[in-house]
Amino acid sequence: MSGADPMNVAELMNDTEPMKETDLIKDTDLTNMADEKKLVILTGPTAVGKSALAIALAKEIGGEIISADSMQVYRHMDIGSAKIRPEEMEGVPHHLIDVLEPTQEFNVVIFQKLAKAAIDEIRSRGHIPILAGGTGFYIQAVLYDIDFTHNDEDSSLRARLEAIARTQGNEALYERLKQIDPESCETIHANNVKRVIRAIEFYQKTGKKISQHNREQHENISPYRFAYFVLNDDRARLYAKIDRRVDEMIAQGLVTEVEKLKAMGCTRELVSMQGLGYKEILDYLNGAHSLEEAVCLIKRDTRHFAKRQLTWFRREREVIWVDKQEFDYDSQRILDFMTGRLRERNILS
RNA sequence: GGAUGGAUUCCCGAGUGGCCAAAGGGGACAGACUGUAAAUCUGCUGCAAAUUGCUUCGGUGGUUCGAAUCCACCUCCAUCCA
Repeated sequence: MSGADPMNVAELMNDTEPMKETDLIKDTDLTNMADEKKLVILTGPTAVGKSALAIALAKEIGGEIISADSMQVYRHMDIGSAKIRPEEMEGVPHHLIDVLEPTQEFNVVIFQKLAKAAIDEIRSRGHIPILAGGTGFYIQAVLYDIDFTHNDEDSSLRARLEAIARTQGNEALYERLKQIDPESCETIHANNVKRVIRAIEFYQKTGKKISQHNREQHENISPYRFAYFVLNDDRARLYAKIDRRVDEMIAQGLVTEVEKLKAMGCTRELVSMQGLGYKEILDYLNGAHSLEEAVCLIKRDTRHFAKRQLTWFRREREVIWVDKQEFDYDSQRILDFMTGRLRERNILS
């Protein structure tokens, strides 16, 4: 059932080789940063047109693309994840696409590890890495080299905590967190069970409070000389584009794609099957609702997702907004603007 | 032409005399997020200002101290009978 060479995730997880000290820049002398690693980030809400722009940019600056996308890593998930087809890549190398089977787990930690490896590889070729994709959390993890303190997955602990929330209520679980890390309770809502569990789990596993850990990590200085572009468009236009794209996905055979995944044994519990378009079609195939309803849900949820992405990017430091309407939707003008910024930052000479 | 049911804030929908700017849901908008992130969660939604004022519940007019709620007529919609 699985492919010939499914990546061994466990191996990845156990690769705990500590970060080299030289990876950290002391940020003392800006003129002394010739050695600093270059990184271009291109992100934006879903369906704005990141992929095509990333390729154009890569060709212009001699770059290679690292996908920062939580769904395009999976093989057999092409239509619903709006994955770029090989023939569309125009010879630009793409990394972190099609590297996992849908049954495999994926998360920020794995992504960070793979992305860092790809960055080094691209750099060794003398090319510029372009981190392109819509998963803001993943981008942040790489850009600020967030330390995800190693701790074993303990599904029994999670299951236990989940059971408490289920049987005794969210507040009961929340009380436990209050006991060990009251500061976290100020930012985590009691109903956000997933995050309450993670906070408790973090404390159990590391003996540290996650609130403190987060505060420390928030002060990280990026080890990269970077430019963080966020491509954006008028909201109404973006939403219309999303709706249209979902219709296209259906026309291209999204249902068949999900049927195949289902036949492969994919169920809703998998990380991969939580992707937009996949969970809804899976529900449709399981008789939860009609195809028409599924399509409406995908459209709505994708719009919601785009909004959440925008909220995320607004909060990020040092982003360069690229509003398509300000460039009259002229991709050459957008490219010129971007390369100009890259020169300003000495990423491009 | 007749009979009945209905018209509620962006949408669906509750409300049948004061406790109603009006339940609930959806959408829209805003936010959180540091190992599930295309996930998970939160806030807000008539208008303007400190606890207040103003305009809303198809339209007009009435009853009443007081109406989304009662009455009359009108308009539109649905179903049924001609």
